[in-house]
Formats: sequence, C-alpha cells, structure tokens
Amino acid sequence: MARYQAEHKQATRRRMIDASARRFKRDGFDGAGISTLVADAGLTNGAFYGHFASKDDLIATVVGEQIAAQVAIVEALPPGLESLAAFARQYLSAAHRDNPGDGCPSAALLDEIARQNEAAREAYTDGAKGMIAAISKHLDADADNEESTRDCAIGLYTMLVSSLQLARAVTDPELSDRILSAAFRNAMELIGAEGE
Amino acid sequence: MARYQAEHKQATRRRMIDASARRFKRDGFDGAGISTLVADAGLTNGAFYGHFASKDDLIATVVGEQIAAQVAIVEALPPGLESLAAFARQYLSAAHRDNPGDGCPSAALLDEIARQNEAAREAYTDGAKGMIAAISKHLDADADNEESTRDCAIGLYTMLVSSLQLARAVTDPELSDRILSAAFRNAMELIGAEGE
DNA sequence: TGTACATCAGTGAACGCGCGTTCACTGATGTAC
DNA sequence: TGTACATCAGTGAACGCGCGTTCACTGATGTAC
Repeated sequence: MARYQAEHKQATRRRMIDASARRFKRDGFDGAGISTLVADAGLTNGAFYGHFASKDDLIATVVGEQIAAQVAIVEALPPGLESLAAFARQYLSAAHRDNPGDGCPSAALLDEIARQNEAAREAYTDGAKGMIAAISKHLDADADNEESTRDCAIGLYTMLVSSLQLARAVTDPELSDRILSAAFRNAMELIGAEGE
Repeated sequence: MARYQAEHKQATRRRMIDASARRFKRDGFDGAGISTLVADAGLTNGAFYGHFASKDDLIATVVGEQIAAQVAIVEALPPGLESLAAFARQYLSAAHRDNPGDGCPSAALLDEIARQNEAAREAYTDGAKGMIAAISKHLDADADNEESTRDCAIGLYTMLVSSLQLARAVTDPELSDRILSAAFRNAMELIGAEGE
C-alpha cells in the first residue's frame, strides 16, 4: 500500500489556493482561468480536479481563507486605538494600493463576491462578522454603548475598503494619493484617534 | 441620397448603452456577453460593431455615462445638509441594495473598473472628481477649511459605496440591513448632520 | 401622386480562441517481502 | 539491502461551449424625378 506522504497533496492544494488568491485579487475571478491558476502552482490543466470540485469550489475556498486571514491580522493587533490607527495607515498605503495581489480581498473583489455562488458569499459573510467583531474589540475601551461601537466598526471597515478601491480605479496619481490620505484622516476621526 | 433620420441610429445606440449599463451593473463586465447586450437592446449580434469599435469601447462609454449620471443626481440636489442626508438615505436603502442594475455604478463595479482599460478608468476619474466637487459644494455652508471639506466629501462617497457593496455581498439579511443603517448613522456623523 | 433606386442600419452565419471540464494514461513513491 | 509492485498525484490531449469579432447580405427608408 504505497501512498505518498500525507503532506504531499495538502502542500500542492496549498500552493493552488495561494496562487489563485493572488491571481484572483490581481485579475478578478473571471480574469483568471484554470490553466493560468494551475500553471502558477507549477501544475498542468488536469491536476485541478484532483483538488477542487469546480472553479466555483476554488473561489469559495479562496474567499473564505482570504477574509479569514484578514480577520486574523486585525485580531492579532495589540489592543488600543493606536494599533488600529497603525493598521489603517498600512492598509491605506501606496504599497497596498499598488499590490492588490498581496492585499485585502475585500478591496480587490467585494463587488464581484456579491455576484458569486452561495458558498463563497456565505464564507465571506462569516468573515465579515469576524472582522466587525475584531474591530469592535479594539474600540471597546472607550465604548459608551455596544451598538454604536459596532456601527463604528462597520464604518471603519467600509471606509478602508472603498477608499482603496477608489484609489486603485482612478488614473490621476495625485487624486489617488489624496484619496488615501483623506481616508486616513476620516478613519481617525471616526474612531476618535489622533492618527499620530 | 436616402438616409435614415439622424435620430434613428442615435436612438439605437442609446438603447444599447442603457441596456448594457443595466446588465454590467447586474452581472459584471465579464458576466455580460455581446450577444446578451445586443439582444437586450432588441438587436442581433452583428449590429454591435456599427455602434462601437469593441466591447472595451462600450465599457468605457458606459462607465463614463454612468458615473456622470450619478454626479448629475448629486448636483441637482437642493443645497444644504438635509438634502444630502436624504440622498444618503435613498442610496443606503434596501431598494437600492436589491436592484444593482438600476443603481450606482461605483457600488456595482468599482473594483472591476480598476482593472479595465485606460479609457474607462479615465472616464471614471473625471466622474470621481465631479462627484467629490458636487458633494463638497453641499458641505461648503459650514466649511471651516476647503481642504477638510474635500476630505469629508471623499469620506462620504467611499462610505456609501462600500457599505452598499458589503450589504450586497453578505448572505445574512439582518447583517445586511444592519450595515445599511450603520452606514447611514456614520455618514450623518461624518458630515455633521442629524439624519432627520 | 407614383415609382425607381441609392443608402446604410441591421441580419445572421461563420471565424478562431480560450474557457471549464473530462479522462485514459504515466510514472514517482515508498511499502512488502 | 534489493527488487516487485500497488497506489494515486499529476499529465496532457480532447470535449463542447460561448466568447468577441468579421463579413457578405438584406431590406426598410425616404429622396429624386
């Protein structure tokens, strides 16, 4: 009964998921075909269906993992508003704007996710809830009211996401930079931090 | 020299653009093929290239028109914060969320626009500038500082767009409603209005 | 007023191409003896 | 330690299909006379 070591196939699957996440965020779900995704992972066409039931299955997997990873970053932040401010600063950086493949899945794909299959949207929904909870925890310190804290968390999240989208869509580099800096100032005002 | 009346071809082009805008906002740029777009306008396949040089040309045209229309709506608003608040309320309504085809092009397509051809992105950039200017004009009344007014306009715009995207992506209806109401409250706080 | 006809908006079949998916197969793996 | 072999991850050619685009054509239009 000669089998490959258990890690072997898992490692390939991991390569597929990571390579696909990067491609999807760079080119969109429809902009990246199976052949490309599979080649990115160092495989050929037919290998795909040994790892995923369909492209939709891969999309749902990638969406779930990506948003979960984003939540994990926020959860790992040291407590307090300053660390949330530092996160916002990095999120709204030129580096993040210019490298969608390595960045936030919401900024790269949110409006496309709304058009995806149920599994992908459900995975995203779980992630969104986690993200709102994770941001809320950072705002908790000076919370007067739990509900308004949650509102504020939603506001911060949406502002970050859309500012990055807008900064990426626009062709005028000055306007693009301006959008990022304005978003940072608005975010700081929203959460009541000084913004260093 | 018998020609069709000048309006005839223009009217067809108009039908093509309007039908395509609806489809693109509903299904995405890649989700709507030429055959579908042309059928929506009551035509057959080959007629397309009498009106547009390519699908990219159509996309650029639609993006430009759509964002300009959105700017026109904001410009037509009566002056003052209350009318801006009323606009935000409508923008963040369940009706808008549930009918992307008839709604804001940014909410439906912003991250895809960032991946489109130069012409589309340039058309969008002009629109974004117009939108920021139009919102700024409404905030001008109690403006302490022109720059911070512009920041605030950018903040309102991005918050509206991404909240709608998020409300559409999420499968949990309660969370979706919650996102819309939170966004409205955040938007009111941002522009310093009561929100009626 | 009635007819002939030039125009050109729209038709619909066809093109090559890349998509997502299938499948018969190959060949590296590592256990069994 | 060395060899035979069952496993199964990965190969690569092929599938039907819909995509964006082309093109020879049709036929309603409305002017010319």
